[in-house]
Amino acid sequence: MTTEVMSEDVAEGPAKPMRADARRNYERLVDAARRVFTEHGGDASMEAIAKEAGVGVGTLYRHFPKRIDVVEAVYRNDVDTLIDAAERGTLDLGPWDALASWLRAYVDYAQAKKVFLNELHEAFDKNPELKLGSRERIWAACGRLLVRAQEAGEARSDIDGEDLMQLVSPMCVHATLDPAQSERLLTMVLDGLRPPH
Amino acid sequence: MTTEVMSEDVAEGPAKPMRADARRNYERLVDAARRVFTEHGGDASMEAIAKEAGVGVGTLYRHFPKRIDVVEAVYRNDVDTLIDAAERGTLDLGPWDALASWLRAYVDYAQAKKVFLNELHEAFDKNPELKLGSRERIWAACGRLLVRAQEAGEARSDIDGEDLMQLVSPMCVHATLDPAQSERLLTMVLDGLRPPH
Amino acid sequence: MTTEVMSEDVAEGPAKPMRADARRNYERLVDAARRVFTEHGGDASMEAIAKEAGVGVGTLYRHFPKRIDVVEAVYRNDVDTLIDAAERGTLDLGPWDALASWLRAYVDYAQAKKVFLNELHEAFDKNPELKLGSRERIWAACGRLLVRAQEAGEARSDIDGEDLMQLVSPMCVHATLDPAQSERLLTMVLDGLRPPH
Amino acid sequence: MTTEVMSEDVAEGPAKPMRADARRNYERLVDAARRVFTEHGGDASMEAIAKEAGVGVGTLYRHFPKRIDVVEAVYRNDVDTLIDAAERGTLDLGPWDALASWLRAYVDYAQAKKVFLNELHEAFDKNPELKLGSRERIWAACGRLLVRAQEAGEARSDIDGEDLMQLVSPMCVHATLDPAQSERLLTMVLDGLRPPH
DNA sequence: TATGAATGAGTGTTCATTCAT
DNA sequence: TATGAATGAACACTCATTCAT
Repeated sequence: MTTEVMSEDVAEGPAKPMRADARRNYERLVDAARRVFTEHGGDASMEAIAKEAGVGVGTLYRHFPKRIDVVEAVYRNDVDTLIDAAERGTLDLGPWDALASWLRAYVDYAQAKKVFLNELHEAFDKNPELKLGSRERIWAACGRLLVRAQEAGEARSDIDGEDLMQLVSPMCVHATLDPAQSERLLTMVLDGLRPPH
Repeated sequence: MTTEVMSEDVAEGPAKPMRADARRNYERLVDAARRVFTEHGGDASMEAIAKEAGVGVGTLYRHFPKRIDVVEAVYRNDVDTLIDAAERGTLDLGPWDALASWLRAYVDYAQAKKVFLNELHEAFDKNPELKLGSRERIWAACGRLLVRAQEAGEARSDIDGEDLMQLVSPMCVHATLDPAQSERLLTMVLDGLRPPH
Repeated sequence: MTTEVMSEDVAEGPAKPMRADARRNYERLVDAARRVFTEHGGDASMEAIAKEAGVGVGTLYRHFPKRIDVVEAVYRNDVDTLIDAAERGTLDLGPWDALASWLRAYVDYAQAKKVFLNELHEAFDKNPELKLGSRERIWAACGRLLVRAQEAGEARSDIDGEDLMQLVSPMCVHATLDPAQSERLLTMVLDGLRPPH
Repeated sequence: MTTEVMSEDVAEGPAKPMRADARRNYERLVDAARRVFTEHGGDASMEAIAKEAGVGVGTLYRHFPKRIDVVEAVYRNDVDTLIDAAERGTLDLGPWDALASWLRAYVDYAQAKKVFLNELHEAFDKNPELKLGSRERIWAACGRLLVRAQEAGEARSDIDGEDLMQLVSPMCVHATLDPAQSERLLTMVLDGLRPPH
């Protein structure tokens, strides 16, 4: 499990484990923010987010001193979820299905990012590690799934996780991508990924 | 020439062809807006745009009653310029060079769009024709250049304009694209576009 | 007449003379701000000032981009008024009366300053000229009135304007000064200022 | 010893003399508040004060239900310290030195008041006794020291404690007083206080 | 009892839009 | 007609105060 509330505390230490109500609100806020961003765009107001979470703005600000911190938290949480999905897939599914279903999850993740791209760039500028680290984690997760499929003889071997991501990622960022189309494209990619013959 | 100031008047008719000074102001405003968007992002203020154009806000509002209209005008103007470039290329360059140079222009156009993607989506929502019509015009322009190159035997024939655009367009939207990288990718695409042998 | 709306434009030049309505509002705002500061203290809100002036906050901000600029404008205006009073007194009153009445005006001015002392210090920090320049102008005005009285043989000669200000000014800043008391003290000072015999 | 924690309980009675740890916290809070006011101005936040004292805001509010109560406590404590200094001086120093050193302490006290003058006025408004009572206590302390010096023949006799305070106090409130200058002025006052011849 | 999380009214400030000049 | 002054809703953010833990 990678999902770790306040995962930005890289060097964890004792760090007094958030009070129960605070943690509940933290999660509630991240979820609310994602919903509001999705619904009203990445420039939604702090008030709107707090209201969606059913708390006062003050609470929102206690957890996220600056607006950009909310964006970062939503993004981190999305990435965590994606990585978790890869690990859960490894446990529950066969090598090929795990890879295929994770790629679908990735497409959703990438689509979700688009609604607050502007804000995300700001967050990246402020904290370059966020971008680099996340990309690396995602590529690694993809790599693990791919290698597993390759070792099972279910995926062609002349490609690695980074190549695959370089192919799928830009495809997702395409502004005018509807779900049906992305599914068609993904299917094509998956077909191409089968070992020859 | 496709450039048509105030081209949103779909049903053209006589439509009084705008006084010379008014037209000059209109163009000045669109150019200023593009500059300001590029420099300060898609959420630049109306004041900033008016100041850049050297006029009062009032004048800006005479031409564009709502902020979103400025965004739309800049976008339309970008598209017009792109279409014009295709037509000019047909006159001045050989079939292959015209295609290649237009694709480079397309990359620039696509990059420029990114700074006001949010605003553009709004404009698309408000006026779906804008999106569809522009896409169609661009695909058509691409198609004409491609067919011409194919008929001259300078491009492979198993691809059409829409395919080519579907390939190049997502590539451009990719967030982390620097000019050198986009040039490398474009070169690769152009190589792949040559007829086999 | 020293009172000059927007007197901070030291190098005047043509500088396009404020539109009539704008100038009216400028003066209205400075007066309103003084009233509100007097009534509610130096930390009164911008909304309160705008409302007192009968305009929207936006208007207040057009004239004074930062809160501190309001404080500065009120102060500059107070100083201007004080200097004007000195000049008017010279025209209308005998040497001694002019001096005495101006000192009374000074006491009022100093008392008025006290309600926004904190804010004024901020303004001084930001713009040291404000403090130095104002002090100099006041001392000079005092000096002119004193010299005139001395030349008329109505004031003792072993004191100059700066001395007099150094005496009266701290007296005024005293936190717990009520009008009656300040009048008693000022009378004492004036008595001491008469030429011996 | 005049220092009386929670001295606002004018009618003392039994009044349960506060548990040792509570009293320790109380003092800690007052000291912290003074430090924070000095450092960050009289409008420092309650959070800042609590943090400086190393306690939670809750604790701060247990002792001081309203923000203004903190201001009042700091002020009362300052006055108490000043009165104590007078009494300690009487025990440890000769009549003249006790007076001189206490006046220096008074200057420090007065300077300290300036950082939260606004807040203090509020406290005075809410509780006029605070102002009057404190002034009286200070004048009395000054009077006792002065009388002792006069009886020892070390100070002129045509002046009383109130006169002396009326002279020194305004001098201190003067906004632009640096320590060196205040020392010069105080020296002058002390010289003038020596008996003639 | 001490803590610090939650609250929400209030602040300074911005900016799309309207309207007097 | 062009100008830029006026408007006020909206925003990010703060902080005194209350209340669950």
